Amino acid sequence: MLELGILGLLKEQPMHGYQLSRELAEQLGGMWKVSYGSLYPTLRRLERDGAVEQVPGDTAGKGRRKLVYRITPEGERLFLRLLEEPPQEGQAEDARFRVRLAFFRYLPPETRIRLLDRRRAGLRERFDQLTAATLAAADDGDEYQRALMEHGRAATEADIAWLGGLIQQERTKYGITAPVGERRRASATLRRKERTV
Amino acid sequence: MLELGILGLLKEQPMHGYQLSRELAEQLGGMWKVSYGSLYPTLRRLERDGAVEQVPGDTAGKGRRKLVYRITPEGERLFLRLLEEPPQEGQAEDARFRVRLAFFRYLPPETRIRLLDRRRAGLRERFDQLTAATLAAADDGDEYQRALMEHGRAATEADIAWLGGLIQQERTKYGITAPVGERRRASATLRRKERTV
DNA sequence: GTTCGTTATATCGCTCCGATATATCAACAG
DNA sequence: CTGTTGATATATCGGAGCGATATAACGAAC
Repeated sequence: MLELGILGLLKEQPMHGYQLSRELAEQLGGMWKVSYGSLYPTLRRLERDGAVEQVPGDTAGKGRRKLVYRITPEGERLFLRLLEEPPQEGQAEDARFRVRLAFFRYLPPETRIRLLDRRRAGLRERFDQLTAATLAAADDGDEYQRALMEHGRAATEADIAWLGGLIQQERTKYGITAPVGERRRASATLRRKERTV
Repeated sequence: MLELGILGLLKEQPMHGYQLSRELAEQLGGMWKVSYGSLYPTLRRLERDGAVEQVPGDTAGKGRRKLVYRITPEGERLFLRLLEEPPQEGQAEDARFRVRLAFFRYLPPETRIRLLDRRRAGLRERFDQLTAATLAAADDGDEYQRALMEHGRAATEADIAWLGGLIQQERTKYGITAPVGERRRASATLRRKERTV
């Protein structure tokens, strides 16, 4: 994930580590502050793999040493690969998707829609799971467990709706029609919930 | 965090590792699926530190081996310490707080309110930061960066309101009056946002 | 009876974090 | 002029958690 962020920034202009950490925090609205303990080793790794290289810069003798890196053609390929990489279940994916979104401009509209859709499908699964958990906790959970589930459920629902808006916006802008299977999908569990609660 | 979850479950009844992983996923509504690569080493660590111990159980010769653990008095103390531990900035705290909530019933109402309040203060800081980032992105960010900020901002706002509800509920239930400083707090950045947008 | 899914423990390599160390430089105070 | 502070900049350490994988015992289904 950090590789994606670094490459995405270097795609715009060469930078050094410290600058990368600030830019990353800014692009993500402060939702992710990269640790130096991740950043510098990752830069090394990317350099080792030929995805970035140091700019031979004029650092000779001058001021404070700065190791400026730039992306290589190999790095460009890696960047696109990471951007489309299949999601990997779990809460790590939430952060990953945010980083992806920050660099969505580098993808063609069809791919963007595909990724948004894939993400939405994942959230719908989580929503169903949370709905089941909410119903289960209604019986034997305590007050805070119920609050936890219901809040998670509401937040996930909001995320799904948000993605729907982004998809719609993308489609109208590029005149792409929705696939036939795409009508207002309601999960079995959701329907049950709406009926019983 | 995993330590907290394990101890919280063992507080109710002795369990073995596999059972812990299922229970944890269930109590958190599937929002957190514990990896075995974390679980078993953590159990070992807790045992080494004297926070849990194996139940000498009747596993002798019988069926499939199960290593059943129970919490010790030392573990009980650790549990309460972890439950109140100061938050540590960053997205890891989101998950931590969820785990804490799942075991909030073990805390007295005043402490619960204090922790909820502390969490809300942290989210308000993030909200201010996101508001600033939103304004900055309105100028030079692309479409998706703006969407990212605004969504993060909305989600954080919803979380803050949710916490407010929980605090209110706790106060009315136990008849605790709100401190004097506690009126509808609006941050400087929020007020600016409301005026200009 | 064998194959498959679930239960159960364990380990490996990896990513990332938080704390910390160590410099350089600018700005400002005394 | 000197000293201190704060921002810039790179680096490393130990630890937490993950995902994949190995292993094995058991139940049930075929």
